[in-house]
Amino acid sequence: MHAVAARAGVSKSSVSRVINGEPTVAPAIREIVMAAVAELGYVPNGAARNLVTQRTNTIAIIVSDPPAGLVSDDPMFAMVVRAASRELERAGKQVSLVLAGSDESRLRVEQYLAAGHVDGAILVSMDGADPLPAVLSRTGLPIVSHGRLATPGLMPWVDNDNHAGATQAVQHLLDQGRRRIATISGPLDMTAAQERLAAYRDTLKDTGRRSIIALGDFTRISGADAMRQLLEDDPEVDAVFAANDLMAIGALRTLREAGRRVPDDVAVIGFDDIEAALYTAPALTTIRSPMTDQAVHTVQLLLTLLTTGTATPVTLPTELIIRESA
Amino acid sequence: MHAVAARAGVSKSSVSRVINGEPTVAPAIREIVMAAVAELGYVPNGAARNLVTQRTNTIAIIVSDPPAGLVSDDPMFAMVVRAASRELERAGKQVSLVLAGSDESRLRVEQYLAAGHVDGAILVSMDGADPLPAVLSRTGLPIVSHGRLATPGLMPWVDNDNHAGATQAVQHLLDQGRRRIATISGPLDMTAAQERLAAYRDTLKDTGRRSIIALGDFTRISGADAMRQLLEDDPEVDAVFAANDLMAIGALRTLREAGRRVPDDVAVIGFDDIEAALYTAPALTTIRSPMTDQAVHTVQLLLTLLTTGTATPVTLPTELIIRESA
DNA sequence: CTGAAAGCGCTTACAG
DNA sequence: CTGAAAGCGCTTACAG
Repeated sequence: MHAVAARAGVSKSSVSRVINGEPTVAPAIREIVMAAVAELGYVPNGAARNLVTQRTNTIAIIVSDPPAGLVSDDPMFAMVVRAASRELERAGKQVSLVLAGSDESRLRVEQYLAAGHVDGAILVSMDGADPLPAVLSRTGLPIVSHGRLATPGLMPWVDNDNHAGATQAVQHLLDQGRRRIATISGPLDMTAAQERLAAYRDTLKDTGRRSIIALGDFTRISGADAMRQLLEDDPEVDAVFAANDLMAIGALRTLREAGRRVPDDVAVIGFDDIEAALYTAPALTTIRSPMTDQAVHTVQLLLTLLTTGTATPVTLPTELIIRESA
Repeated sequence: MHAVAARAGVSKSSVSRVINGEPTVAPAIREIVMAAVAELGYVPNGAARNLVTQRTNTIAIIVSDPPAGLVSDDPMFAMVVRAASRELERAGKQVSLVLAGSDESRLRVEQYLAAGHVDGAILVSMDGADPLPAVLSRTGLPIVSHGRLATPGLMPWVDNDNHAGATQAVQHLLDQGRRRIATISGPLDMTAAQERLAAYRDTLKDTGRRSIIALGDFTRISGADAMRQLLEDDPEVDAVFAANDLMAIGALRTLREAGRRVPDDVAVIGFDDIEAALYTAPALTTIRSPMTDQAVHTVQLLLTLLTTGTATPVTLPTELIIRESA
């Protein structure tokens, strides 16, 4: 910067003003400074800027993923990170990706935010037992959650309407005349899994049917295992609502191995509408949750929070996608 | 920091020394400073540190993804980002995720690196036409590529042995006595696609068979389309080597729709061994590329480059995984 | 082993 | 509209 100022024959103040596009600078000076910047290939030092402005133009995307890597194996993870990155980029923000699974990494994340490395943060897929949201909300930084948190009031969030979506799914199975409708639930410390399971129960209860529940953890393998157990518990089961597509894919494999035809013997419906749902055999009927929209809304919620200091939760609608499996 | 020094009754120099764990500090002073830090909940400001040390402890993961999002829809993307993040975290580095697709974003990335925001960078899935590697290597920062670059000599890289892997795949089809072996290639501006195609050609040539090639872009849908074209071009085709699993999954769908049995009528083999390969019907025979290992090696290559100033390319072996489809 | 001082590279009132 | 000066919050020779 010193070199640029010398080259242009002006003060560093003027160089700074030109670079930051301040209107109060004479066109002649602007020209000569721009020329010097171009010639010298000058790029302002980020750390110095951050220090003096007390802002970093960086947003953290914090993914709470256990060591086993449950979350980040999910295509939802990639979609959310990608969509959020895009949207943040459009807003001129840099993205700092932070994986937080273990206890040490939680402390590390806390320190990272406290050190002022970012202007705000987006929390992705926190389970209800995770202490991170509470800890981070105490930093006073603007933070929003992608997905509703178990503890209310900590921060604004964006989520899809899990209850409505799951209701659509189960209702579709009922409409088909299915008699014994089971569900494969997600991990119950996650609000999405809780809400989808509650909707399943509520919808069945109205028809006098009993609930048939197996527990999964949102992975393919857990869906396959849960389906095996379901078949054992009730060989007459003729429909399954899996709380996400990955588990539905696992369930399809088990049904194939067990010689059950889908949808003839057993109807299967998932949740999320990931791309893979189009490529199963038979193609998966599912509930579309607007993931990309959700990520976009999450970013916008954060930007609102950053500028206005307040923001209210957002719930997005779901849609039933009928394919071959139910 | 000022407050901590005052509280502890020592100079800021001593506070700094304690925080940075320098050995040359009296135990008594260390104690009292630690206490003050704890009481005040002090966390050093990152920007100030970065400014004075000229280091950021941050590594950029730069993903070159066209606006359509080809790369980031691939489960490989998530695996690489996750494995690299983990490894970087273990080394005490922060991760800055940068998506670079368009021309403007390329400029933005260049400026970002030039501004000194990161100590080094990892480039992921660059296609051969991408000018980014050349541009970035001119910054003089330590940069490594995950995947061999089309332009040699720009920077060290880590890749799996694409030629050997593809040879294994085609050889397996030959061993089965397949007569008309086609391939679905990836986009030819990517070195991985080039190498896999070259191996396919080389291996077939030795047996006097002719090549039957359709072009895809590493997505499921392109695999489905390519398979359709292959069937049209040569209805007698009895085996297909898809250059990645996603395209193989697409091909399976087309074959099912066309009423061809796999592997009876047509054998299908993929490349990558993503988790989804275990859940196709029939389960996908494929070549395992050690993705996680590769990411780990990429990070270690960068760390080597950072500390020693030099590093040499790494090639990792592949493995044939036989399942049901071939 | 400790402290006073300089300085990292910017931005921003302030005076002109 | 422009420049000199102060200051952002740290680290690091340097002297003691």
